[in-house]
Amino acid sequence: MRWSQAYTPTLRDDPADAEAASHKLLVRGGFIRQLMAGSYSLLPLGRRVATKIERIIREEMDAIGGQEFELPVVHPGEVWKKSGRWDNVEGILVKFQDRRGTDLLLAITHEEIFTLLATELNSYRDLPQLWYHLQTKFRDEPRPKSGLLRVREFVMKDSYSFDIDRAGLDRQFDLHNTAYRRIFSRMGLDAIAVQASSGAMGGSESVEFVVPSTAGEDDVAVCESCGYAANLEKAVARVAPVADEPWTGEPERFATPDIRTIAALAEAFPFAAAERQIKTLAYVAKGEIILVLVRGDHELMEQKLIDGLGDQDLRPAHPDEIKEALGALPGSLGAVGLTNFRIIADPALESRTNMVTGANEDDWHLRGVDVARDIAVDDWLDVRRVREGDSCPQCGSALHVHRVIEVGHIFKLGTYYSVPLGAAVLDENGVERPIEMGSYGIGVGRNMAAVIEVHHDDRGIIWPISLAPYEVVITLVKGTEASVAEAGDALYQALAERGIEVLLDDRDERPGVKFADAELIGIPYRITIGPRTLGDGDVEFMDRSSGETTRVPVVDAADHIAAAVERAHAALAAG
RNA sequence: CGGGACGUGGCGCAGUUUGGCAGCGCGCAGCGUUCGGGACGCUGAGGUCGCCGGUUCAAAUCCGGCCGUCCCGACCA
Repeated sequence: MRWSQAYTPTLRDDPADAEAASHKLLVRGGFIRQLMAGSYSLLPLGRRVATKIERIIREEMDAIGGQEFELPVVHPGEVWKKSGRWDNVEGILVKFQDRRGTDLLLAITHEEIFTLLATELNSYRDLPQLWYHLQTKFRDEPRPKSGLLRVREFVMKDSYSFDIDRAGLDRQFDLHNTAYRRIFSRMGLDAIAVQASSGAMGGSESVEFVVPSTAGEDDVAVCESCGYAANLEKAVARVAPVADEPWTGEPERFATPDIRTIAALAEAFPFAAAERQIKTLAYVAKGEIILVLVRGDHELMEQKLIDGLGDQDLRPAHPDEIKEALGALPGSLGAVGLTNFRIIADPALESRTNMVTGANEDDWHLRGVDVARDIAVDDWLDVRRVREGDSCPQCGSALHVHRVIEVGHIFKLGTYYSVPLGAAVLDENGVERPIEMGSYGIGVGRNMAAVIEVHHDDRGIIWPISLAPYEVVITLVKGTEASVAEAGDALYQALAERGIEVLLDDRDERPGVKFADAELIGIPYRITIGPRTLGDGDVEFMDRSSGETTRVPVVDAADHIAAAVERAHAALAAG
């Protein structure tokens, strides 16, 4: 492609409100333009990158036996009513009606429709199956973030596995695990697999693939000794025991005027160090107030509570609800002696004695609380948010907490969808059994952004060769001189014949502009052809990632470049 | 959903407090000088000031409503 004919609208100014590096560079480099909140047009450069991501995904899905489909984006509401998601999925699901008044929706994923197709499977002999497609999803996210990291409309590869039993599902899950590792590796991402919460998808087990980046929105805990890794929504840790001071007798009330926080209480009373306090949180689940107890210096991880209760419908109680139910406002709450509320407690409180907690009367607290004796705990549930430096649950080493971008997620769904939608087959004994399903997703645009977050510098994007919109750019300096133009054309032809994707920068621009643009859009290799070296029969060869420049004789240039491109591809393919 | 900001040529913004000719930078077009790291001069094109209504002799500016976008707190590829 001649650059003079390519549409590459690079910008000099940074886009407004661009806190993510990938967003800034994708916009400035002419890869994407925003249409509305959380919705972006892909420009030619962006489309080329997306195509390459999709190609890698297809190759790796096909390699584990995947078969590509293409399912619609608009679905009948009826099928989603059968699966339950028409009513269960709140907010992000866009529902509407056609002219006949039929309920329709925009797909947020495609479990229902793939499962519907799977109802045509009749025999265990038809299994296993692995089906996938690359298709648009629309999720009406309340707050899309700038850039491709978090949008409302996006293309995702989603695949679905169908097996006769758990063992088959486990096998397909493992196959995806390896395929995903290869996909990320080929895109130049060092993704790590972590245990995750299944959230609203249903199903039993899920693994997230994440890439460390400050632009991310998730946190994971990782143990470098034994390899334990989990999203903080799921992670657990060993909590060191606390030696309690002795206390005999009943809890004792003491006045704590205007003290509303754990920290203030700890500061005011030497016996009320944060780890000796019980933090009492009030939530509303299914319309009922429940109390959640964690150690004073610990934080509640809401998702762990949701998963533990098996109830998506959970929210913090409002102050007026709390006042009415408990007789006090947050800051003076406690669970001592209460039996009319469900009480959930974190195991870090188990068998603790001589604790401090609120007295359910504003400005009063209790000391000398014995958890086992004084609090009627209904359920012990690990709901504590893991912190940097906590002890690994497996080996006891220090856990590290990292901010990450979630680039892929794989779920074991089991029969969550196959049962309500009637996808079942006869087994070898002629007994009908629901199909065991898994679902597996990778977002194309989010991965594009994640790659940039990891691979950029102050000049722009540094694409891995596998994703670069072009592999090589030939920059003509003084392209009006016949010798330069001819050398450029000849090299362009030679590279094209070797199957290399080349952009020939024949624009009538000053060299500085051309260099800056090539670096901004991140083309891995640049050949500079100009009078300065052409007189000696040389061109310059520059590696975008290292910045190294070498002189190469014109006659060897095509071979030299082709070899470098091939080496770069091979290095990524090898992982 | 709760809270906060913004909306003015293609892009980034000033002007709004105190109503009075719609401006700046980048980009764009023409001419000239330049030309190996984002050049310079001259000339020029381009705007229903988000939308609707109100106040006023006069509204980008004041008032009301609506829409949109962004940011901070709970969800996901």
